[in-house]
Amino acid sequence: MITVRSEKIPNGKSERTFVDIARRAQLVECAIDAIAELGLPKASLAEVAKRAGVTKTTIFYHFTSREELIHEVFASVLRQGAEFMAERTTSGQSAAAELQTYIEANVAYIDTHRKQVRVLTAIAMNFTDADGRTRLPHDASVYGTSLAPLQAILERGQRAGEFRDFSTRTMAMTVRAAIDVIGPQLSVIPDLDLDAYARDLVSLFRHATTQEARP
Amino acid sequence: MITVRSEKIPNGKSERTFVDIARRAQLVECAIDAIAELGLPKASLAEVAKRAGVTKTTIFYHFTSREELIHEVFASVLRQGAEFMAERTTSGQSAAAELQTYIEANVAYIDTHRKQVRVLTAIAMNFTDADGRTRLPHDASVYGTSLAPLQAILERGQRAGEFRDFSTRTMAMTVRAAIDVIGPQLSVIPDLDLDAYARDLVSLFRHATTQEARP
Amino acid sequence: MITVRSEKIPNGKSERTFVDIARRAQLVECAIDAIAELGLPKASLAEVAKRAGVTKTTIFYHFTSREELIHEVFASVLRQGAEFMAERTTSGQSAAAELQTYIEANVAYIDTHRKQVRVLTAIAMNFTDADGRTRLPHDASVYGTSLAPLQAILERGQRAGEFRDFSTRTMAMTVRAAIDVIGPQLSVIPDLDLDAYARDLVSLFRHATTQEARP
Amino acid sequence: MITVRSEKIPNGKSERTFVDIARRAQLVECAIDAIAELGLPKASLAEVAKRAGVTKTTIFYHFTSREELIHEVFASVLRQGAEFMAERTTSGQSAAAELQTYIEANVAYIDTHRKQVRVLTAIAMNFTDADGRTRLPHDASVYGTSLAPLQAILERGQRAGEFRDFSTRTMAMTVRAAIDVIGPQLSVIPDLDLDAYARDLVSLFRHATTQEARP
DNA sequence: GATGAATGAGGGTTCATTCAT
DNA sequence: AATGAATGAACCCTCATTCAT
Repeated sequence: MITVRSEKIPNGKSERTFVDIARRAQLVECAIDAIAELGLPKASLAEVAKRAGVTKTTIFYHFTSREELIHEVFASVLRQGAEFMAERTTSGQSAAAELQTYIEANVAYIDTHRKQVRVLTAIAMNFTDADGRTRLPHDASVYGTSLAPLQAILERGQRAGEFRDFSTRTMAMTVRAAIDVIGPQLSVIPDLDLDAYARDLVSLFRHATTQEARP
Repeated sequence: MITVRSEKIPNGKSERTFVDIARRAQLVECAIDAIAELGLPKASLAEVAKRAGVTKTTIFYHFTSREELIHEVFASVLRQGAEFMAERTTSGQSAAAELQTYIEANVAYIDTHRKQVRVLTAIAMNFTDADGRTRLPHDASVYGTSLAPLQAILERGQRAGEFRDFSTRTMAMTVRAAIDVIGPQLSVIPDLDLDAYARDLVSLFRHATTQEARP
Repeated sequence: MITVRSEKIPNGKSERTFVDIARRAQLVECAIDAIAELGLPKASLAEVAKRAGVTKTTIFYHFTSREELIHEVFASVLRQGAEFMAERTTSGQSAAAELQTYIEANVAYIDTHRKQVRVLTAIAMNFTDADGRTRLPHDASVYGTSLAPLQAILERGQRAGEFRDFSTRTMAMTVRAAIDVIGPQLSVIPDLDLDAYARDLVSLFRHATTQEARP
Repeated sequence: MITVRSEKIPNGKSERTFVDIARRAQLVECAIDAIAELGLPKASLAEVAKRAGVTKTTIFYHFTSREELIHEVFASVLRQGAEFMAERTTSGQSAAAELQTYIEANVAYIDTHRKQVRVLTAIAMNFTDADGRTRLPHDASVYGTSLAPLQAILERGQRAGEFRDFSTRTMAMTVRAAIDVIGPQLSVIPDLDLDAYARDLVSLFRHATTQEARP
């Protein structure tokens, strides 16, 4: 639906130039700032252009439309997020340990990427139509991490006998919700201690997932 | 900043007439529909007016600005939500039972007031500025029920020895998050069984709050 | 396809006001001037608005889009043209006399309505797509007078024995072409004597239509 | 006003290279297609460039402006048209025969060069200003054949006694008009039989030009 | 109590054009 | 001989808002 570039490409090799790539990146970065600060609707092309020290038209040289720019913003943030996560995801642990890692890594991400989180939710919200269906090409679940990997951890824990019996979907949703709520809550409680919060969550979900009766 | 227009009420009478009140209510209702269906940014005054079968200017007779209308929408939905909650909140129970009631009532509200939930989040999102601080007069926490009452339940449970030791704030945030996430998740999983979800949550938080070791 | 008015009309009676009608007429008139002078593509809304001493937005209050304005321009000119013709069309004459009247009336119209003729052709041209098919709601043939009435005259003349045998369609096309060519030719020959031209045409087509051999 | 860029030709050589000439021709050809399909206003440089598999800027290497390109398009089509005509113009005939040839050749041209005809009229229309005066360097009369040669035939016929007495200018205009109208009419009547039309015209103008009374 | 008419600011987008490479 | 990158002007159109009635 969104074709990447309508002009140029006279010869077959439509590789992007260094400068082009740099500009695109810069524009995406400025768009991220604008969206984070003003919200998606007020992040006009004029605003983005101003921040980039560039004319509105220049944006159209690098992106076919505002929508393409925003899609790129979304994809870009998602990409960065995935990298961040990949780095701190360890394997070969117990499910419980893995769940702990998951929670800690995610909270850490939010702590250090508040701008990105704002952007993600802003875009996800505004690209949803009447019946709630998303018009975004990517999984709208924040940080690109849908519930699937989390649910996988939980299921493995259940199979291994580490975890008690519960709905893995509900548990996964709750874990993610407890993480994602940080963004909005930071507005209300600016001095929220995220390290403590992470510790609390780990403990909370250890109790929630494990067998209660122990000899 | 937002004056509730006392000066504009005509011919000296300081009270609003019946018609006036009715029209305001109708306009608010139409605005709710528009926002729920189209999102806040696309819910223009033209759109609201059309739905109300009224001219754009008429809105300005009843509200001083678009912003006031939206504030009223927000307050109105909050008011309704509070009523709903008040009706199904019982007292004189154990903390555990009260927590269960809280969860069930809240999920039920979301289940039966999806439109309102959409409106609330839509407004909350778009009325947040750069540093996340809300520009809304009311507590943005959905349904007007901030964390306070929930936290009160949890503390009572701890004092009564029903609940184990944990951060009541973190627990309260997680409970609310697990509830509030339903709205967004309904977009992704439209056939989500909310009764089951409520049951799962009750169980989940019973495990999370109570002592694990039992004789 | 083009709905007339999207806003207002809260109550059923969507009658236009006096002022509204007047403004619409004025705007149409200014549009006619602009198109005649600058051609359709350069007759921007800004240009029309300037001529009307009004803001661009005002045009949108009276017309839903530029396209609607132009359609109205087209229709308006056509209407005026039809009136003009109706006034000088006599009946109960011989076919030959009627043909003469037709030619004279048409040439007179062009002579006195050069602006309108320019507008008509300008719009007709630019609202034609690749395969030549018109996207206009009305018959694009100038002055709304398609070939039909002309052809009717010619057929009557043939049936009455006044005219010789010929293709009425070709003859009709030629008559109209000889008339319509005046517009373009006026550019090349500004001092073209239209009275003389009309007389010449009448003579030309008398020879072309009537039997050549006479006793 | 429009200099044919002698100064911009690089490295001193005053002649255009082969490649240069070829590209110009190609660009003109693509412009012709674009104008024929989309009309002059929508035949943007971007569009032409795309069709030529070239960048917009390349066009500016070969032409100083869009206007120059279009002038060249116009001239080119005219040139081709003149060649076509030159080939089928015979001499040493009676004026009547020559008129017949003229009509037949012109109709044949239109029949086989509809694209070109579209382009010619499209350009002629849009390059005309307020008072109708053309801003084109060449005679706007289609196919470069102004009325002059046609009028010459008619005058010769009158001098030779073949033709009756009539205004040669009016007659010439009518002949051309009847020919030129084919283009527009083809839009309305796509299955117009041009051979028949040519035959009809020949007959029509034989009657119109010759003495009516014969022994 | 409500409307009709108008507006200024700003939205995204396309255009022909330029300049350095 | 051609392109990549950028631009200013203009495009149509929508917005919330005002003022007289």
